Amino acid sequence: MKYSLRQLEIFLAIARQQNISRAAETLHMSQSAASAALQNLEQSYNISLFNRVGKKLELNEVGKTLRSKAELLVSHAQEFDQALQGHNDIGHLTVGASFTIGNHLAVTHLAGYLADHPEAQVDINVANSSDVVGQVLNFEVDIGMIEGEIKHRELELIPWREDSLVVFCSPEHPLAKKQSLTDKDIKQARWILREPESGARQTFNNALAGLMPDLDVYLEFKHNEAIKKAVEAGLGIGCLSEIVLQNNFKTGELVPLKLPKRDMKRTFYFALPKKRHKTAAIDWWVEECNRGG
Amino acid sequence: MKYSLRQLEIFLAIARQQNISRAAETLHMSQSAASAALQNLEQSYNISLFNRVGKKLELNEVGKTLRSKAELLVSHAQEFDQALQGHNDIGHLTVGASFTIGNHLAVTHLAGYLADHPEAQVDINVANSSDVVGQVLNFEVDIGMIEGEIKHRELELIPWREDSLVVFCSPEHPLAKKQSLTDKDIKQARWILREPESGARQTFNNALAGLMPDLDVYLEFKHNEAIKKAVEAGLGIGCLSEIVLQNNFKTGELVPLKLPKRDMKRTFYFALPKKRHKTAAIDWWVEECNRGG
DNA sequence: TTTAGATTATCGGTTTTATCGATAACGAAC
DNA sequence: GTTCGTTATCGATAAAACCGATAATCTAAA
Repeated sequence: MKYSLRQLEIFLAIARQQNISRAAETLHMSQSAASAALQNLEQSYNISLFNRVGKKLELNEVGKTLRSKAELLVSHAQEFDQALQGHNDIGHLTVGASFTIGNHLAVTHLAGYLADHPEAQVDINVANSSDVVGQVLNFEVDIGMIEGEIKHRELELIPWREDSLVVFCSPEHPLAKKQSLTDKDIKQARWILREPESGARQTFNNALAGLMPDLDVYLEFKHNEAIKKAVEAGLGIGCLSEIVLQNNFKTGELVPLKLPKRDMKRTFYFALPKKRHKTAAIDWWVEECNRGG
Repeated sequence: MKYSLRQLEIFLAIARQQNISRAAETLHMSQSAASAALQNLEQSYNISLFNRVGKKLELNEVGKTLRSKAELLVSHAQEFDQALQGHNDIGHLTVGASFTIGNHLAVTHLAGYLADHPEAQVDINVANSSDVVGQVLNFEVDIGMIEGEIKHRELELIPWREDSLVVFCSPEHPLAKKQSLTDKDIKQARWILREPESGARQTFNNALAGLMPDLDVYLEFKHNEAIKKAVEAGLGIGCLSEIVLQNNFKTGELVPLKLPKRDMKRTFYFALPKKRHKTAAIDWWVEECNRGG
């Protein structure tokens, strides 16, 4: 065995950052040491892991293959470290979640999770769905929670729960009195929506596929709160997950609108790297999220 | 991560040998270094792995738990080492096999295995079934091939193939002319058998359960060949697996005897440590052995 | 009880390895 | 060409792994 776990950690950090200097920072070591460690690993086995194309460090084919194996091994090694430390598994976890899920669902489940594993340290990293997938594939988070169905060779999607988008407006809005919206209403309304990359917007686009070209998309925001505020101010009508709207409907600040025959259902997924080692913590998290709540 | 793979290797060697000095030998290092490494590991995590009862080093409860995890981890690490070396898996393997299986079946399968994996280095370690189980549980062999059904909490048995024991004598023996043996014949005969610990003998005992007290067990040997020679010389009649006798029946040196209503069937098993990491090599071996042959 | 044999722990010293800071080399962008 | 950001290299230092010798400890036989 001509390598050390330390070398693998360094290799993986470099693979993640695609940059030796920054990798060294995350490991709290000097750049020269990181560089030397990587060279050492490569020389011991007479292989090269990266394409040094000028500035950029990119994993080559060999590197890609070895990286996922190394990630697996280091993950095992860390689990063993925990076993050595007595606590069989404390439950440390890093979750990547899309905006909607992260801010509304993940936080409530976090409470339940921490109740079961008081020692655990959980990071919830909120970003849009496609960034979350990136983090998952780059091993920056242990598990992702996303909205869209994103296909990727290295990604495993586990269906979690159903969700529905709801169209809504302020109580003062002219449409607020209507039982349900006609296609004409839809075309005439001013829409305030999430950005096109978001999961919610993609579901919206699919549901209104035929009408899309005629829609008046008045404003686009990256955050649900901004959309709610804008709609509340009467700037237009919005469409968001029922999850983020429930409270506002209850208090009457906002009112739901019905769109007959438009299916706005979608599925939330867990996203894991294929053949990732499943930590106990990961299992616990999935279990917690599947608990009625 | 306050441990190194090297420390784990040393820990595992010591666990296997129950003796630091001998463990150091197998690792080609000094006794003092091995001792220091173990102490280091224990001190870094403030745990003790062994009961130092005078001379004997015995794994304590913590040690036992950690050992199997460490064995798993090191096994992974070695696989990764192979991946680094380019050959995704050469197929190195250490097989523990009982006498009968090892000398007759394993060697023929070895040929097939090596044909598929020319780079592989395979050790076949022949011992009696219970010793093989010990080796498996002690991680001294990657996979065991045994005859008896041995139960153990940490052992996984995978049925492999059926086998039958056959009673036989020399062509000159008085019984050679009989179509089949009566209970009287069985009691009057001089038996030449394997030792009581052997798988063959245990099957024999079971089959003749009622008659055992009345049997005349004239000679016991640990090796099939010795029994065949003795029977050939007319010293008595024997009972061995059909596998080791086929050739002798063909040439007429020995002749089979029929025992009506006595079931001498048994099953051969693969034996693995439960939750052992299944190397590609292990899978290949099992596959090879299941091939028609 | 003493003693011989075997085993483990400890000590000082040597070699190897990891890491650092400084600096050189390199490529990209202006 | 100059500058900026990045990686490789160099000499030096601190940490560690390891060795041989020796002391301490235990077992079992005399």
